[in-house]
Order: sequence, then C-alpha cells, then structure tokens
Amino acid sequence: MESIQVGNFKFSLDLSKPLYEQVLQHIRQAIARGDVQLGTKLPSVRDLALQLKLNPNTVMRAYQELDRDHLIETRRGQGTFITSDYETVDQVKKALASEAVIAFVSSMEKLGINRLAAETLLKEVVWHEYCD
Amino acid sequence: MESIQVGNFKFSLDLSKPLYEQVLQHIRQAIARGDVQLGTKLPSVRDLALQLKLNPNTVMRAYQELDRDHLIETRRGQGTFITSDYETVDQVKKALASEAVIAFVSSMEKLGINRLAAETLLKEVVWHEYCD
Amino acid sequence: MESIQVGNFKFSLDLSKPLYEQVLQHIRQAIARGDVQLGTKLPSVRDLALQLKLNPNTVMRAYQELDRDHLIETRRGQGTFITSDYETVDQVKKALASEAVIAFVSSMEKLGINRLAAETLLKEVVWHEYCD
Amino acid sequence: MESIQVGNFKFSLDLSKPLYEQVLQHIRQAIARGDVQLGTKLPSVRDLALQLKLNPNTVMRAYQELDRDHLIETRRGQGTFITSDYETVDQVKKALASEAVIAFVSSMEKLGINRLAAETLLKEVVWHEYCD
DNA sequence: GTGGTCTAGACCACA
DNA sequence: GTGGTCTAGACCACT
Repeated sequence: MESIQVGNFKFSLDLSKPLYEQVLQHIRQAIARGDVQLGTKLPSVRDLALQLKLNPNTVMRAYQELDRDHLIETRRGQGTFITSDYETVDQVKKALASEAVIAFVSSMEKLGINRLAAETLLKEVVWHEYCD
Repeated sequence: MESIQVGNFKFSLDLSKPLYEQVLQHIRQAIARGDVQLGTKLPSVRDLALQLKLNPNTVMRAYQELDRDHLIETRRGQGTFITSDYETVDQVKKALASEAVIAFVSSMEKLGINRLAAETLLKEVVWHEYCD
Repeated sequence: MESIQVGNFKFSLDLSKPLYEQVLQHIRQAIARGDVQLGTKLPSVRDLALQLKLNPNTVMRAYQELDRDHLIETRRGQGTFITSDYETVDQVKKALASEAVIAFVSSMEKLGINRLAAETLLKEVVWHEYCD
Repeated sequence: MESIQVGNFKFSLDLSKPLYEQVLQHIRQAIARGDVQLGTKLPSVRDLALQLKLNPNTVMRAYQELDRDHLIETRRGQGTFITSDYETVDQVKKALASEAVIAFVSSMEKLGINRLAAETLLKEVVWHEYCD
C-alpha cells in the first residue's frame, strides 16, 4: 500500500474498495478535517489521474460524487474548487461522524457486546495506538 | 427489509451487500453472540435457501466461507454443524470486535475528531437509541 | 480427531475424506503392515459401526471395497475374515507403496524441485520426526 | 486427457478431481515452479474458460481460491494478476513441498515400510521414469 | 436426505 | 473490457 502526496492531499490506495471511492474519501476527509482551505483549487482530473496512476474516468467519478454533495464545484474552463460554504462542510462532517458512530454501536450490538465492554475495548485500542 | 426467523437465527436481507455475505454475517453474529448452542446442526442448505427465498448456491457459499473460518463444519451426507470449539468462536468474536473498534477509531481520526468529541458523539447515539 | 481402538485396529477419523475410505484405509494398512494375522475374523459391520459411531452402510461400503480387492472375504453366516493369501496382501502393499512413491515424485516434479533438493527435504522431515 | 496450452500455462484436465481445483493447481504449480513471471496478467476468466471449454464460474472459483492465498490479486475492472511478492510464492511453494513430503513419509509409515526400503522404492521409480 | 460440482445465462459494478 | 453475484437446474458422492 503505497502512499502518494498530491498537493495538500495524501492518497493511499489498495484493492479492498473501489478506487473512485477511495479517492473520494481521501478528498472528503481532507476537507472535513480542515487540511485544505475552503475555496481552493483541486488538481485537474487528468493531473490527479496521472499522479495516482489511475484512469481519468476513475478520478472523474470521484469528483462527480463530491460535486453532488456540493463539497466541490466545477467551474467551466477554470477547474474544480473546494466549496467555500463552511455550512456544507460541517454538515458532511457531522453526517460522516454520525455514520461511523452508528456503525460502531451497531457492530457491538450485533456481537452482543454491552456498552461497558465496548468502552473497555475502545480504551484498549486507543492505548495501543499511543504505543505506536 | 423483511426479517425472517429460521430456527434460532434471524435474517434480514437487503440489497446493499451480497446476499451470501449477509447470510454469513447473520450466522456468524448469532454464534458470536451465543444465541445458538455450539455443536448444533444448522438448517440444511436447501432448507435455508427455501425459507430465505434464495438459491441454494447462495446459501452454500455462505456456509463454505464459515467453514473455512472453522466456525461451522460440514459432515458429509449428514449436514452442517456449528463448531464445538469455544476457542475458535471466541477468537472470531474478538477479531470482529477489534475490527469494528479499529474502524471506528480510524474514522474519527480521518475526520479529525479527537477522543473527547468522539466520546460525546458516542453518548449522544446511545441516548438517541433509548428514544427509539 | 479422536482415535478409537477396535480389536487390533486403531481408527482415527476426520472430515477431510469420505468416512468409508478412511475405514477402508485403516484396515488395509493394518493388514499390509502385518499388524493383524491373516485369516483372522474382522469385527462385524454392525459392531464396528457402533464403536466408530458410524452408519452401518458406511462400514459396509468399506468392507465391500476390501472384498473387491480380495483383502478380506465374507463368509455367509460366519462373518468377515482377513484373507489368508499372503500373495494378495503383498501385491496390495506393493501397489500402495508404488502409488505413494509416484505421487511424491510427481509432486516434486510439478513444483520444479529436482531430485537432490527433494532428497534434502526428505531428510529434514525424517530428522524432525525423530525429534518428536 | 488432452493438454491445452494457454499463455505460459499448460492445463491437462481429467475427471478425477473437481475441475476448479485442477485449474487452481496448474496455475499454482506454474507460479511455484517459476514458469511465469511475477506481476504478470493472467488470462481473463472468460478467456480461460473459453479455451479450457469450462464455465466461467468454474475458472472464477479457481481464481478466487488463489486470491485468498495471495498468489494472485484481482484488480477491479482490470483483470487478475500474479502476485509480485516473491515471499508469498516462496512460502506457498515450501508449504506444498512439505505437504508432499509429509504425505509420502506418512504413507510409508502406515504401510510399515522403513526408511531404507522407502529409499530403494524411490530409486526404482526414478529409474523407471528414465525409461519412459 | 445431505453437501459439492458444474453449466448456462442474466445482471451489476468498476476501470 | 474486467471480475462479482445470483438464479435455475442438473448430476454426483456420501451417509
């Protein structure tokens, strides 16, 4: 799993998920995390595809989906830009966070792990992470 | 999303993921949760397929993947049985739990949400759940 | 994999191969190895099935195949007996041995392992076995 | 038993074992033997199926099992490739070789053939092979 | 009766 | 174009 830096974005792609989805997620997370300034220009589809060694269609699809969520906007002849609307970014961030939380709680329930045990597990992981 | 009860198993299938995987997960979770007794016979491939309105091959694939993880074992001409080895079950349960925890923590990190904020989110969800 | 002693025969059954074949092999090997005296009476089908917790049909099939090779013979109303013909036993033994040798050499060839390397591997295994 | 050449692979299929397993083994052995270069593209599922006169599903199953062992990797929409990781190949090769050796030694023991006699048999076979 | 293999053919997602 | 999933239905081996 190689990691490639393009502008302010860091991409690491593997085969476990669709490539367009991974590209999409990396960009979305960078925006949500605040790693990139709102209103900034994104690399062109062709450029990013070249650097990530991907088919332009793959990058295009990632951009399209981000556009659909209004996280980025394409201006004819000028390129693709990150939205300037903080509200949108915040909403997306909250939605993603909420999704992750729900997925986690749901997993614990499906495995029959109660809240206390789940919290213990969480602490263990956080603890291990600090060891790295 | 209809829910179907077969023996001690409850299945609810949708189209978001491969059917065989959903069947697999339901059975695996039931075993991990301790809902079914170890060593018990599973419904036959044909039987489960009939009740879930699936093709036998789809059910079979779920069974085969569980077999590879040693959570179930197939005895020629007799049927398919849940493993009697508690160790295996426990390991699988721990692996699944750990996977979920790591996915959650990773999501939070990718979104730039720190531990405190993450915990707050978790509590909110639990609170909402009680409302349902 | 539990091991069960019945008369002079030791059976250890698993799920990797057909049960009737495993029963057949255990008996055949015991005869080839000289562990049981020629002309001796075998346990009855019902008896062996009971002790091995198998379906009588399974044991029956094993006996039938051994009968086909004239390694055992069933005498109406008296039971099943190991052949008294040493020639037959010797031929079967040689055939099985030859089969094993050919399988081994074939495997090595298919993996592109030459004779020298194969011999080295063989010695390693034998050496490890002595450690046990 | 006809033999079919496809790219750098030679397939000869019979009815003694599942077809998907034979396909799997031929590819695995070719990789272990070093007959094909690591990182190379395999024939597409449909293509190989066509040439071997098999159903695509049969070929796919062979590919999937090889994928699980990390001997090959499938890249969405692009095709199936032999792993580039020499380590994995080497491990698999060693495992297969070891398996064959153990099977052989075990057979000899079960037949009550001692080491010296086994070595004699081995030499005979090699001798016969040169006659062919 | 059980599971396992195989075929034929449809439909989908991805690049 | 690629692989992945699913169905329908046949046939086989084992118990």
